[in-house]
Amino acid sequence: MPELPEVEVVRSGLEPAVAGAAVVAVEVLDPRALTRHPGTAADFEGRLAGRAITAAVRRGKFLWLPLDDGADEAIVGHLGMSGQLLLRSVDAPRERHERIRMVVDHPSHGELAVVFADQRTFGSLAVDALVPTGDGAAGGRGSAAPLVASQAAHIARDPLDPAFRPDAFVRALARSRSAVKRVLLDQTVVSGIGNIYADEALWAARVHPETSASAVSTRTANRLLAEVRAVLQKALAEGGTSFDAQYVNVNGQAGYFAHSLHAYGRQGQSCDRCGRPLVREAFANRGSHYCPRCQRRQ
DNA sequence: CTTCCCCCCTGTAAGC
DNA sequence: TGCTTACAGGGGGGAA
Repeated sequence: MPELPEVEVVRSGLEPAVAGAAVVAVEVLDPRALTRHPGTAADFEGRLAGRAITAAVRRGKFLWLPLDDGADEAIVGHLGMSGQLLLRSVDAPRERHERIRMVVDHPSHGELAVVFADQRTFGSLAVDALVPTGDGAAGGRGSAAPLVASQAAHIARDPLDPAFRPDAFVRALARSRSAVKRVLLDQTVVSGIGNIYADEALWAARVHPETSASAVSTRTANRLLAEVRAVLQKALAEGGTSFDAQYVNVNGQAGYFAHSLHAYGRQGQSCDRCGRPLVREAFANRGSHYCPRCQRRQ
């Protein structure tokens, strides 16, 4: 469920607490939270002890915390479906689905616990190498360094990244033989979009999710991209979308964007534009929510 | 190469 | 009432 706006809320909340802080203790409570870490839990703990964090960086739905000792390494994280990164006092009780706890010492804030909790365990943390970006631009939001966590290097930049290439997005649509919604969800074409914001952007742009990507005109593709940016920015300003207790910011608080949804989860309710009932259709092991009147299949 | 399906997992809710 | 089943979905691996 966390998509770009939710992960950015987490990144910006983490940044002031961890940038400049040193890792003083790491506790892995569930090794399933390290599925993307190449070593053991003990290896993860050992690699982090005593190291300083310099920033909190995000590209798409990936987050990483660069480590400051010239080794070009970072703690890389993905929240998956239900991952949370929470800031707690060091004596705070365990979270319900706590998987990893890192205690950091910040020069002005003192000691804080960074807790990774994850109900469905699709998320994970890892110690990862930082590699140069292909285009020389900053790796993501939160750092000017032209470095990206290797586990996030294969995904495209996200639509809020100043180095994002709209022309490449438009070309990828034209080349694809898939449905337009599939391309929106393809993180190697454009990152940060999940099922919620794909449906919202398609509704706003009046594009049917099953429209063949190659049938989308350049003009429509640019309108769709503009709607993607608009919905991501609005959701970010409202603190993200929360349907259940799974998405929260670093203080455990829910966002408000669920009140602003026009399509996602609104099957059976009337379209905010034309009044006709919205529908939900099976789509790639998920669901698509759209207005059959406003979003005609091309 | 591109595209597609299925699996990983847990809590909630619907169905019998 | 209580059990079983379906569903939600990000990403990756492997099959077609």
